[in-house]
Order: sequence, then structure tokens, then C-alpha cells
Amino acid sequence: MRSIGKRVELLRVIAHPVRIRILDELLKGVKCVSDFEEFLSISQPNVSQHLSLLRQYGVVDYYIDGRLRCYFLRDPIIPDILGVLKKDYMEELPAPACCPITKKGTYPRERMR
Amino acid sequence: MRSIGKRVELLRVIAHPVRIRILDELLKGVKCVSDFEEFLSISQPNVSQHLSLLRQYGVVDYYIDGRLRCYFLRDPIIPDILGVLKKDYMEELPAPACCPITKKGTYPRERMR
DNA sequence: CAAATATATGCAGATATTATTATATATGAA
DNA sequence: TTCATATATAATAATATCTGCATATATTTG
Repeated sequence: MRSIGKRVELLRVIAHPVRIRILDELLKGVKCVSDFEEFLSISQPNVSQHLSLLRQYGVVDYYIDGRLRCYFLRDPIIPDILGVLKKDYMEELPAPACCPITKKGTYPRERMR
Repeated sequence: MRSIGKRVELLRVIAHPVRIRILDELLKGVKCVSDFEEFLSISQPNVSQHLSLLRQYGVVDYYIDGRLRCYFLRDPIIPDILGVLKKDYMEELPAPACCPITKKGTYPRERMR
């Protein structure tokens, strides 16, 4: 079971505009490097670097097919993260009545900003 | 409705070990700055800086109560993200049969790594 | 008002990320 | 074998991020 620290690290790895687009594209199926190169209009080395990072963290893996590398999703957290990321939220969280149950919080009061 | 770019930005803001712990703590209820200072054992200015960033992105907000700032969660995506982050995944995603439905992918084949 | 408390802000230095360029490797084709 | 294609890696330079420290602001207390 992955530690919470590792999970945050993973989140950091995912939290990049290019890498999110890569992952979102992989959600639809297998893709090779030059597919991304075209789709994202960034350089091939740059695509490879992002994929390398994602591989390093076990987020993706690939099959070799001739001179192609066919990348696919491997970490099951990815579809869930992408799902949350696309979800629409209509309302903010309900604000607490106000105010503190904080440790220091036993001040005069009646202020609320 | 938030753009996908903004959501990834938000993800980047969240993806930090200290900020995740702050958010996870706020999930349980209102907390003031010095509560975090103690809980996280980091300096007060550092706590304030992280909170400032979270405020800037609308992730948290606060009430003023005397000299306390009582922080609370505001962005509804946070509990969902934290939920996914804590979830346990037993298996990797099923690997595709292999191989490409990639644009370039019509090579001789039968390789698979 | 002065002192103490709670928090915020600005800046400097260290460190980490990112894209770019050049180069290397492996495969398939001629 | 030689050439072209697909991808990876290395080195670099530009940029962003993070922490720590000093200081500022606001509020309450005496």
C-alpha cells in the first residue's frame, strides 16, 4: 500500500498540463510517442521526457512494436483523478457556522470578518 | 465552469506535502494558523505562505475571530481529491491486448517487448 | 498608549522543473 | 551495409518554487 507521501508525489507528477493531456489521451487507448508529438504539438524529446517521468512513477507502461513504443495506462488512480478533474461542481462547500474549535480559539468573539 | 487548464493549476497547488496535510486537517473542521504551526511543526510564516497560496486559488477561506484567522475549506473538489488519494487500489489497470491503434502503428508486428 | 499575540508579507538564496538542442540507439527498408 | 524512422538520453539554459528570515499589520490586554 502506497504511503501518503508517495501519493502526493504522484499527484505532483500528474499535475502538469502536458502530462494531463497525455493521460487523458491514454484513457481512450494505446498511443505511441509520435501520436503525442502531433496531438500536443510539442517536440519529440519533450514528449519522451514527460513519458519517461510517467514511466518512472509507474503511471504508464508500454509495449514495443517494431520501432514504436505503444504506451498505455497502468496506475488505476489515474482514471479516478481525471474523473474528479472533469467533474462539475456547482456550489462551494458550506461555510462553517463560525467560528473556532481551534486550540487557541476562545477569544471574545462576534466578528466574523 | 472552470477550464481544464485552471483545474490542472489547482492540482499543482494542491500537490504539495504540507498543503495536502493542511487540507486533510481542514476536512475535519476549522483550524487557525497556530494550530497548523504546531501540527505541522513548521514556522508560522511558512504556514501563512501556504495558506496564502491556497486562498489565492479559492481553495480555502477564513473568518476573522479576534486575532485568529479561522480557516475552512471552500472548494468542493478538495474532499473528492483527498478521497481518491486515500483510496486503496489493489490491481493495476488491465494491459491492452497489444498493440497499436496508433496512427503510425501498422508495422510488421508480433513483438510485445 | 505600550506591550504582547496572531498572522501576513517581502525578499534572498537554494533547489527543482521545464523546454531546447544535440546526440545516441534500435529497428526496418533498400 | 547504408539510410531513414521512432524514440530515448544528456547537457544546458531559462524559469519557477520553496524555505527562512526579517519585518509589517492588526487586535487585544493592561
